Amino acid sequence: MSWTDERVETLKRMWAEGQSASQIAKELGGVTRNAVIGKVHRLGLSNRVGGAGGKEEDEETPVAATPKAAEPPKPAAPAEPVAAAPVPPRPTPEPRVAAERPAAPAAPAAAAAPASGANVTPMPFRKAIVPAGQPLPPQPSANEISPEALASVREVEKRARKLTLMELTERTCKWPIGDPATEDFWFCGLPSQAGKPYCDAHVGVAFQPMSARRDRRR
DNA sequence: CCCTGATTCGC
DNA sequence: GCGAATCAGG
Repeated sequence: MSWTDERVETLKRMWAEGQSASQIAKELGGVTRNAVIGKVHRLGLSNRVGGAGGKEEDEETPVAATPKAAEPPKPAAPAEPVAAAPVPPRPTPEPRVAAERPAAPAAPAAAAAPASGANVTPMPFRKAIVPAGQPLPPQPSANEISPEALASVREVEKRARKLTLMELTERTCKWPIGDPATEDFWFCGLPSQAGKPYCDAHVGVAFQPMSARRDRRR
């Protein structure tokens, strides 16, 4: 396999989307992740911004540093985009998907099924069907989850790989997103932590230590 | 062990 | 230019 224009385009696109080298390699086929990484470097598009996969850190590494683009008129930039309002409505930044609804015979689906215009489902559905062996559709419901965790989840769900049931593996996050009764349903799919069924962000909201409620004595 | 990207270096 | 092997890390 050689790096045709088309393949390079795919590489650039996926890399920009934050896909990992191995995911890209898998998509392209015929190459290993090493090949992808090597190409990425040769293309000079090394460090990305939207860090996903593997080392995600909640810090905006000032990696920007484009050797040009000086910024004269910029007094201060103290704006903190993270951890603020509980649920700021966000227009889906990725205009992809959403345009593939078969012939849904009058689907009122008012409550759920936002996907194309509203923010993505904030919580997994109660009826969510989870792969055998992995029950527990988490219900943080009345629980109090830290704003950080929620923010993290929303962030992650925007970047979900949107896998189908069959695409899940031992190491992909199995957190359901959307309404299983509609087409707007998929699984997070991001790398899950060893042994756990969910990715870091979802583990954060899935396994609550029964926080607020003080445990009774025993 | 699973995974991530970064680098090296023979081809 | 390419990418396997290796390195460094979570």
